[in-house]
Amino acid sequence: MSSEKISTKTRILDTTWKLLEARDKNTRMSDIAKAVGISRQALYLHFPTRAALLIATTRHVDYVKNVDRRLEASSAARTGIERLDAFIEAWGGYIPEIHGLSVALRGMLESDGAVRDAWNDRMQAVRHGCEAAVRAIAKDGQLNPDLSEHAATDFLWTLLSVENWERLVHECGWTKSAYQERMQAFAKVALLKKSALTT
Amino acid sequence: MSSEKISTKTRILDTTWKLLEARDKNTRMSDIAKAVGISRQALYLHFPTRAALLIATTRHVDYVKNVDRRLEASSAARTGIERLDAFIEAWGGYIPEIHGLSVALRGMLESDGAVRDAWNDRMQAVRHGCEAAVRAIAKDGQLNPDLSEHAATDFLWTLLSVENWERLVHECGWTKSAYQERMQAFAKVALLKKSALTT
DNA sequence: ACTCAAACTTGACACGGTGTAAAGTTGACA
DNA sequence: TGTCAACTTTACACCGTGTCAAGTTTGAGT
Repeated sequence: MSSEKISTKTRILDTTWKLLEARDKNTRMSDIAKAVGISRQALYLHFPTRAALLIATTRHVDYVKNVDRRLEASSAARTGIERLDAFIEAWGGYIPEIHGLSVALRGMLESDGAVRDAWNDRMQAVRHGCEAAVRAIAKDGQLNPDLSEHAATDFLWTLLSVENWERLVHECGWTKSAYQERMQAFAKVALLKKSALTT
Repeated sequence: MSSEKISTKTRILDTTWKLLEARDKNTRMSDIAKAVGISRQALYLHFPTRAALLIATTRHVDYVKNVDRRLEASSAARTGIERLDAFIEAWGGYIPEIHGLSVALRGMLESDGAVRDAWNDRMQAVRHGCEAAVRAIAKDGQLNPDLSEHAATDFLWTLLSVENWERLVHECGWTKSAYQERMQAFAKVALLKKSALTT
C-alpha cells in the first residue's frame, strides 16, 4: 500500500488543521506553507485557493476522525431517548476537534460561496443526526405534542450548534461534561412530552 | 433645538445601518461613501477606521431604537415568569433590527479587538437582562434546582443569541412569532422547576 | 466685505494578503 | 540521456483599508 512517507498533500492538511486548532495567529497561506516546510507557491500547486484548502481540511478531518460513523453510532440505541443521549454525547465530543476549523470557515462564510457550501454540507450532516433522533423519539410516541418533527429538529439542531458550544464552553467556562449533561437534560425537557420526563 | 439639516455624521450612521441591514453587498467603505453621497476620504474624516464606523453605528442604533429601555421594560413585570416572557419578547423584537449589523460585526471579531470589545459590550447588556430575569425567577423560588443562577443565565443567554435567532428564523424559516412563542416555552421548561410548569 | 477655519474633494500611494505567471532546480525512473 | 513531476524563486496584479497632501467650497464672525 501507500506506506511510504506521508504525501505532501496530507502533510499540508494535517498542518493546516493543527494551525487552525492552535489558533493564536491568523493562519495565512504563508503561515501554513512555512509550517509545512514548503514554499507558498507549492501550496497553490495543491490547492487553488485558501477556501479550497480549508474545505479539503474539513473533509480530511472528517475522514481522519470518522465523523459520520461517530454520529451514526447513536443509531444502535434501542429507544429514542437513548439515541438522543448518544447523539449529543458523540457530537459534543466531536466539536472540540473541529472548533478551530469551524471558526476559520465561519470567518469566510459571507465572502466565499464555496466555503458556505462546504460548511452547510457539514451542518446538514449534523442536522440529519438530529432528525434521526427526533424521528426515533416520535416513533416511541414521546415527542412533545406542541412540536412537529420538523420544528423539533430545527430546535435540536440549533441547540447543538458549534456556536452555542463555543459560547458555553469557552465564554461561560462550562466543562465539557457539564455541557454534555446539561444539553442532554435541556434537549429532553424541550423535545419530550411531559409524561416521558418522569423517567 | 437642532432642527436644521441632519449632520453628515448622522447621515453616515443611518446609511451604514441601512446598507448593512439590506445586505446583498459587502458594504465596503467606498460603498458607504457612495450611498451617503460623499467621498471615501470624507468618511475617514469622521471615522478613522471601518471598525470605528461599525462600532459607532451600533451605538447609534442603540440610541435610536432605545435598546436599553426596551430591555429594561421587562423590569415592570410582577413575577419572574412574566419578566422572562417580557424579556424574550423585547429582545426577539429587537434582533431583526440589528441583524445585518451583527453579521458585519461578527465578521470582524477575530481580526479586530475594538470590534470584539464593542460586540462583547452589547452582548453583556443582553446577558444582564437574562441575569435579571433569572434572578427574578429565583426570588420567586421557581428556578430549576438543578441549575445555579449562573448556569441558568449562561443557558438563557446562549439560547437567545443572535446566531440562534438567525438560524431559526432565516435558515429554518420560523416566523418571528413562532420564534418568540417557542423560545418562551423552551426557556420556561429549561429554567423553571417542574412544579412551576403546570401553570 | 474680508478672513479664517471647517468640511469636503481629488488624486496618489503604501501595505497586507491572495492569487497568477514564468523560468529554474532537483531527483526518480525508463 | 531525456523527461516528467514536484518543487523553488522571483516578480507582479488585484483588492480593500488606511494615509497624505494640496486644492475647493461654504458660511460664521468681526
